[in-house]
Amino acid sequence: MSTVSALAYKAIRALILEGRFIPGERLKEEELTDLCGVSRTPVREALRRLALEGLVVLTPHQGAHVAEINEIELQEIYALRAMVESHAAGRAAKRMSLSAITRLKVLAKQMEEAVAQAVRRRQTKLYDRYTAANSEFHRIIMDAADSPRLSAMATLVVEVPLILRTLARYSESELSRSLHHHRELIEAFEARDEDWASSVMRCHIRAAAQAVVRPEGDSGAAGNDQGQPLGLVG
Amino acid sequence: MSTVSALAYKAIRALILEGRFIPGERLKEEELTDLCGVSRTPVREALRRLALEGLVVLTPHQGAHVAEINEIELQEIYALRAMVESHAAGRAAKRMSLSAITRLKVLAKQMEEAVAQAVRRRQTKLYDRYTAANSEFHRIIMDAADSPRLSAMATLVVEVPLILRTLARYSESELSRSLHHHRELIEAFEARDEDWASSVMRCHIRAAAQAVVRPEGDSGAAGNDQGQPLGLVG
DNA sequence: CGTGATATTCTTGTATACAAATCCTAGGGC
DNA sequence: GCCCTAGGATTTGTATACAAGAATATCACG
Repeated sequence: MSTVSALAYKAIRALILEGRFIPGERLKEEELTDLCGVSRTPVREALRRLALEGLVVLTPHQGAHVAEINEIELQEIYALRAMVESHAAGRAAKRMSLSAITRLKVLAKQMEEAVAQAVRRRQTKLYDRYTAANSEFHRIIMDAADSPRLSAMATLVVEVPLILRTLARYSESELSRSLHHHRELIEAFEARDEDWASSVMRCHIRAAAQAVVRPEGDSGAAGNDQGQPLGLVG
Repeated sequence: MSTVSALAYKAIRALILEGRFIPGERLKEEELTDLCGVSRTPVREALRRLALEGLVVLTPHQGAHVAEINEIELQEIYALRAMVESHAAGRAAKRMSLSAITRLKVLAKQMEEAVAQAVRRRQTKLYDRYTAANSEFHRIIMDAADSPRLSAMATLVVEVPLILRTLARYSESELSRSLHHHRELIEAFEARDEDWASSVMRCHIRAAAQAVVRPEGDSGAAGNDQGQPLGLVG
């Protein structure tokens, strides 16, 4: 993609993921033209691409709308994500470089510290630091899988849930489990054990799905946590 | 997509799948403009879409080329296809309508007859009838899975192998097995057994992968077939 | 006052004109 | 004779103008 068109794509995508446009909202080309500072041509290209990635819905002669997803679709998306990412983890186990594994360890530690800090300060919301580290963690694994088509599949199911901007509510025990999953994944990679890595990733995603779909007030898990649940965007 | 743009998409896609453009070949926008009878704008939209679907490769300021895939990528694609289509079969088992199942039976019978006829006439090439029925068979299952995102994933891995126009060489025993898979799938659907349907589909795709990657002259399987291998496009 | 048809307006879809970048070729220098 | 540079030609990228379809508002009629 050329410069301006790619810029428009990133800009519009960011606007949607930041919540500047809510699900179902109409995206008028001229409006985006003003916001991005480019002409309609690259805006249209960007919208077409976002449509194929599932973030927006195009209706002929009726324009673009931010995709809407209900709870059922969200569950379906998480099932697909478990499928895709566990496959990726399996491939990654055989291919991941030692430096990538080292990076995963750094990120795992960062996430652990972010959680520890949040617990210590009795925060109800995790820092973006956690989210950023978590995103990079998953991206490194997908990159290590070294399959452009698998990556393409991943974008179909990784980004769409973000438009909901749901504050997934992890209980302390769930967060702890998630952190353990990260460590176990790294061990599986070091052991070059495809099946192990794949299985852990599947658990990891399925567990996340549980935290995401739970209604706002529910404190979750077995209910034997003593603290308030910690929020986590994504 | 609007009329003209969608037309251009279908036209270019058809040209690639029919082999009018070989893998690696440059696709000049103006040339496609002439072939499709539309202006550059819809041609460009079509190319962008085909790029996201994996049929063409876009390089900024250097235009579009028909995608090239090597044997390793082909194996990877079939692995992904097994993943996606087996998942679809599992979902379909719980959702497929009785009329869809009836249609599958008709198609299975058509394929059986096509093979029987080819064997009887000692043809080395199966009719398009088989290919058409097989495509519809798989499409019905994907539709029954009722997941737009899963369908999107499928297009990423179902169509790309077709650009190679490889004449997959099925031996008679392999064809027989394939036909049995179809029957077994239908039984699994009637039993509403997710896991069974999923497993059969995985076998079905993995077996197909073996037939596709085998070099031209090899007659394949255990070598205990008496006839010439039958060709099958796709 | 409500309903329906029609006209206007707005938005998207398509074509074309212009700008920028790449590729190819020709010419000169080493 | 070969390589490097510079210019032109070709092609892609972007902007804008025009066409067509959809939504809305207005007005007439029941």
